[in-house]
Amino acid sequence: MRKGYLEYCILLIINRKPVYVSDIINELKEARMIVVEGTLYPLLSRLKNNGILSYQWQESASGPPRKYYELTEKGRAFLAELENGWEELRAAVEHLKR
Amino acid sequence: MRKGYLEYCILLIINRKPVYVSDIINELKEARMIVVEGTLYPLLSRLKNNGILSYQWQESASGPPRKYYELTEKGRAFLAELENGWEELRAAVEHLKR
DNA sequence: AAATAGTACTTTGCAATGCAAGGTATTAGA
DNA sequence: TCTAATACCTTGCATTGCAAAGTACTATTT
Repeated sequence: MRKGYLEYCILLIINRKPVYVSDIINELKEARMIVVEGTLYPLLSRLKNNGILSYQWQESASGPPRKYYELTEKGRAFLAELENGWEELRAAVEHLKR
Repeated sequence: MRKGYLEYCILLIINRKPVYVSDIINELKEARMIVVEGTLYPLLSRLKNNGILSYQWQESASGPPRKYYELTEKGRAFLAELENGWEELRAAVEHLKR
């Protein structure tokens, strides 16, 4: 399945509360989107380097420490843009379908 | 901005009636999607080579002849698949937004 | 009829996205 | 101390979309 707008979906998830990669994959799975690690890590790194995300290391009771990501100020603004883009695409498809 | 699902939008347009590239660009413009020739021609060629589309040359009153594209049987089946994919993505985004 | 302008189709090269596959490092538990 | 599990990271590839430049045909103007 073609994902497109994966970035948007991931930011929607992170926007709710800080999460690490496994959390993200599980939430996507609940929404019936299958995404793998090899897709997420580079994407998260890119967003972090662009100042959209920040992270904090956090201990785990059952394994190595985890990177918990959250949105920066800039990230919330960027999410709002993606929201617009999504609505525009949705409107376009609606328009073309009738 | 990344469009994703551009292929879907284009097949929606061609499904209504045979069109050539300029028609497609205009209809997309009406739906507020800006797409250029350099994107469309390779996409249409690919779809034609995959048996999704066929075309017929048609004279023009005001210039060189045009390639009018239409969906094949296989193309209509493929469009139905894309329809599913789109609905799945829409459902996923809905799910993640609440 | 020759030159010009306009329309239509095509190709090439690049950047971004997503995936598969394989690799490294830390921790818990036997 | 060794093994299994968890977590993070990297490399190489296929696909998608765009910019830019190029080719070919038609109509119009001179």
